[in-house]
This record gives sequence, structure tokens and C-alpha cells, in this order.
Amino acid sequence: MATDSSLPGTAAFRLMVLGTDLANDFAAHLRETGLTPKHLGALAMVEQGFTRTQDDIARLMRVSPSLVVRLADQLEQRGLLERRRDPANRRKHLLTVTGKGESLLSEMGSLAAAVDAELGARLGGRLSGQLDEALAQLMGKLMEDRSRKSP
Amino acid sequence: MATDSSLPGTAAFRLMVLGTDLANDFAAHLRETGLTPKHLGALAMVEQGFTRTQDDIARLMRVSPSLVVRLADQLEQRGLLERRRDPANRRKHLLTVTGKGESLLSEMGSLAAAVDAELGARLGGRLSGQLDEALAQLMGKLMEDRSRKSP
DNA sequence: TATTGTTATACTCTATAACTATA
DNA sequence: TATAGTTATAGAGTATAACAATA
Repeated sequence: MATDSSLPGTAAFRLMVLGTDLANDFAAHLRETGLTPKHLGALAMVEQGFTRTQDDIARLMRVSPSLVVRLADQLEQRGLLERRRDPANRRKHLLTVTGKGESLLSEMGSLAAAVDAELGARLGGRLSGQLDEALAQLMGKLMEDRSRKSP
Repeated sequence: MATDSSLPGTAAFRLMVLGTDLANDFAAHLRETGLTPKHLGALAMVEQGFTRTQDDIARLMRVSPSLVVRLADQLEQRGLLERRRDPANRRKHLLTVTGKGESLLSEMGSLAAAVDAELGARLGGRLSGQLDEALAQLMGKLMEDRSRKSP
């Protein structure tokens, strides 16, 4: 892919650096709420309909089930997420995003859109459209892979 | 930028998710060495000539100076990095990557290249070239911004 | 006084393992 | 016996603040 195959010249390295740097920014904006980027990711997964249970979240995000308990606890405490037992299988908790949760997602969506605008300014219209397209496809494949092996 | 401006539809969100996920993969591969992705990042910054002192690293990577001390300590202990006092300004430590450090960077570069190949397979040649171009430009601007305000 | 680096300390995030309950 | 979730515990990673040395 990259013409330079030394570590800093790879797309993988750059994705890692840019992505973790962005995660730091999001973390800073979330700090006052006591939430982390992972809380946000979990909430977004639920809202998008990728997950119905805590187990789904753990697999999709590749985090331990015990962490999901904590994330869900804290999201629930803040009124952003609802847990209720699945009547059909009382081991499961069905998760839904509350109105307040939607608000938070929307608010953070605005922050993300502002970042996108800045990226757009740095890349120009052509390249930034291409970046969007590539990232959307990678994200889609990732979700697809991790959704497999679980109805 | 993105046609969908909800959080999960933004480039910023996807960069964050894909980047931190990749960082986890790198962390797993580094585990046996006792190093983290940040150690690797610091080493790469030094090797690329972006930084000459610990202070530079802290600013470029946006981490605390005290963390840089620990990173440098551990890299030095493993013979990957050398610290020597700057004779011209004895407060500073001039950092250089050792041969062993270059080897590690090269090894992790191969891992990154393998990831790039997989990304390429998922995106196809056209899109993956465009992703490379966009990421390279974003990374360049980032380094440029953070190098400013410090000769 | 300002810069560079260090130490001491404490806190946040996360995983592992053992457990409960349901199936 | 297997699955979904929970609790208890411990460890890794990081920042803050106080400090030392040099300029």
C-alpha cells in the first residue's frame, strides 16, 4: 500500500496515532460527564441496533464482559441507557438508549462533525470524500466480521 | 463531509474506533516485550528525527513529561534507546535509537505492513491508495502543528 | 526566573477469575 | 453443561504535583 513500508510510513501506524489522538480529544470533552470514549462507543452500538445484549457489546468492542457491566451501570445511572430483562430468556438484558442518551449522542455527533469539518479543511474536498468512503467501508467490514458467529 | 452526520456516521468516530482497535492489536503483539504502543510511538518519533529531547516527545505526543521519563527509562533498559546529556545544555537529554531499537521498529513495521495488506484487500487498490494519501497528509499536518512553537 | 527532567503519589481503566442465575 | 451477567480483585497506564538541576 504505502510506498514507504517503515513503521511510520504505514497506514496502520497512522490510523493508530490519529485514532488514539482523537480518542483523547473525545475523552477530554466527556470528562465532565464522568464517561469515557468506550461508554460512547457502547451507547452508539446499542443505538445503531448492532447489539441487543451486554454480551453483544463485549464481542463487538472486544472488551471483557465485566467491563460492559460497569459501562452499562454507569450509563444507566446517568439515565442514558435502560436495561430490562428479556422475558423470553431471563439471563439476558435487553438494552435501549433513552431520550437523554440520544441527546448525548447527538451532542457528541456535533463535536465529531466539527472535527470532520477540520479534517475536510486539511484535506480538501476530494481527499476528504475519499477518506470518508474508505473509513465507512472498513468500519462496515469490521462490524460485519464481528456480528458473524452470533445471530 | 460524511452524508450522515450522526456520531457513528462521522469520519472522526470511525477513525477513533478503527485506530484504538488497531492500537489494541499492536499492544497484544508488544506484550511479551513489556512495551506499549506509546513506547513504539516515542521510539518512532526519535528515529524519524522529529524529536531530540524528552520534552519534544511530551509535546508531540501530548503526554506528560513524567510519562516520557518512564517510557525512556524502559526503552533504555531494553537497549532500544540511548540517552546522553547535551554538552551544550546539560539540562537536556539527547535521544538516539540503537541498532536494537531499529530492529524492533523494523519488526513492528512488518506487522504494520501486513495490516496494510489486509486493509488493501478490504478496500481494493483505488480506495486504499486514497486512504494512504489522506492519512499521510493528516499525519503530516499534525506533526507540523506540534513542531511549531519549538525550534 | 524559566526550562528540562525526575520522583512520589494517586487515580482511572481494564482484565482475570470466581461466582450466581437461568437455560 | 452452557450461557448471560455479576462481583472481587489486581494490575497496567497515566496524570498531577512537588522537586532538583541547569540555564
